[in-house]
Amino acid sequence: MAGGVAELLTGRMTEIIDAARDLLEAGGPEAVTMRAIAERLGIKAPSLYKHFPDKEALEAALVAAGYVEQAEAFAAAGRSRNPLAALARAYRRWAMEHPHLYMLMTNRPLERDRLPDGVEAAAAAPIVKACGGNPDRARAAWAFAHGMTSLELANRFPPDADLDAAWRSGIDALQAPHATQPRSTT
Amino acid sequence: MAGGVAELLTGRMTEIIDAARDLLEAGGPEAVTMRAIAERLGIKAPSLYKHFPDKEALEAALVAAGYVEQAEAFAAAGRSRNPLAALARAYRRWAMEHPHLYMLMTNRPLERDRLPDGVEAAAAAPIVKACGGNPDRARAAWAFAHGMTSLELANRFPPDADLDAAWRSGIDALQAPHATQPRSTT
DNA sequence: GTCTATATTGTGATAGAC
DNA sequence: GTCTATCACAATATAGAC
Repeated sequence: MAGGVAELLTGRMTEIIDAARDLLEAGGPEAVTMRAIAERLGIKAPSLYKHFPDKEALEAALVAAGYVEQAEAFAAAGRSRNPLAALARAYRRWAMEHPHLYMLMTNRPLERDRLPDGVEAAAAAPIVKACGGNPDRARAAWAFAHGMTSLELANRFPPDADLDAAWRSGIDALQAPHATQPRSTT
Repeated sequence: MAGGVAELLTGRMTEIIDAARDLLEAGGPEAVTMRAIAERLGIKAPSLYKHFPDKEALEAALVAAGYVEQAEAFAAAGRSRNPLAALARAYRRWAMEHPHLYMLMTNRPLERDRLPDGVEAAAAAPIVKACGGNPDRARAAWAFAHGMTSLELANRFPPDADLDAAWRSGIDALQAPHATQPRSTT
């Protein structure tokens, strides 16, 4: 997809996306129906098709908006004094504030064609930088953050687990100085 | 849920679960309909309700079977010479062999009531042991493995990413000797 | 334990008037 | 850009015969 995202959306389109987003966070993915979106805007479902060709396009715009927003939050955290810890906090916080959108963004295959150019790289850049430019370590750190977040949202940790301590443990390990090409015994 | 799982299932029930599982892996969650399950067994959909009260119960049994199987794979890996690396391999492999079931097991809130007793603990035990008994580090390692797996299954890594290297990087960091947590003086 | 027949509900989407 | 009216379809689930 070429260009940014804001200049491609009419005001009505952003209203529709916002309505879909409210429904998503309030009632999960199955609450996001064309009827419900329309009702929330005080119109009828068929009118939505004047703004989006189909539901898939609407969902893609929803996910894209999430990525843009997330990238902004990460960029701010990346300018902190302890970038990796700040990024971890920002990552977790953003997901907890938009749990269903986070799940929608991460749990299904990413359709890169429908994402504005550069957004994916913009979200990743602060993490790579915080990992000293090592892309493998950056992916490991990203996976750790996503794993913690995803398992927390899915209620997979036991009720008495100290998640703050688990986050600290992982961050401590991942930001420890590491050799250039460590080989693990396979 | 009390007791194991096998002794609670009639032969016909396991046939139904197997059919559901085949459909799941072949076509994703939306391919698992009562009609499709029945058709695969050569019967009609309403007959399924003689074996399971509703679709939710059938899905719960499907997920439970996955956990039992996963726990067995992890137990075997935990007996290896390098348990953490072996567990990582076993974790990734199991998920890649049953991607949709893995997603079904991890991406929705876990209903512990419908899971056989001890299965969750059985799957976790080898990881805790491989982390020297530190539960925070074990949760971090689990989150890392789940994050890598989930992001890979969702096609979220760039096409040129070296995932083996990312796995190594994370495992190396997480199994490095770590100081006692700042808060615990024991 | 399986069948036929059907109820009920909900979905995305289109046609065409205004 | 919105409406009314409607299509086409698929889903879970139940009733009752055999």
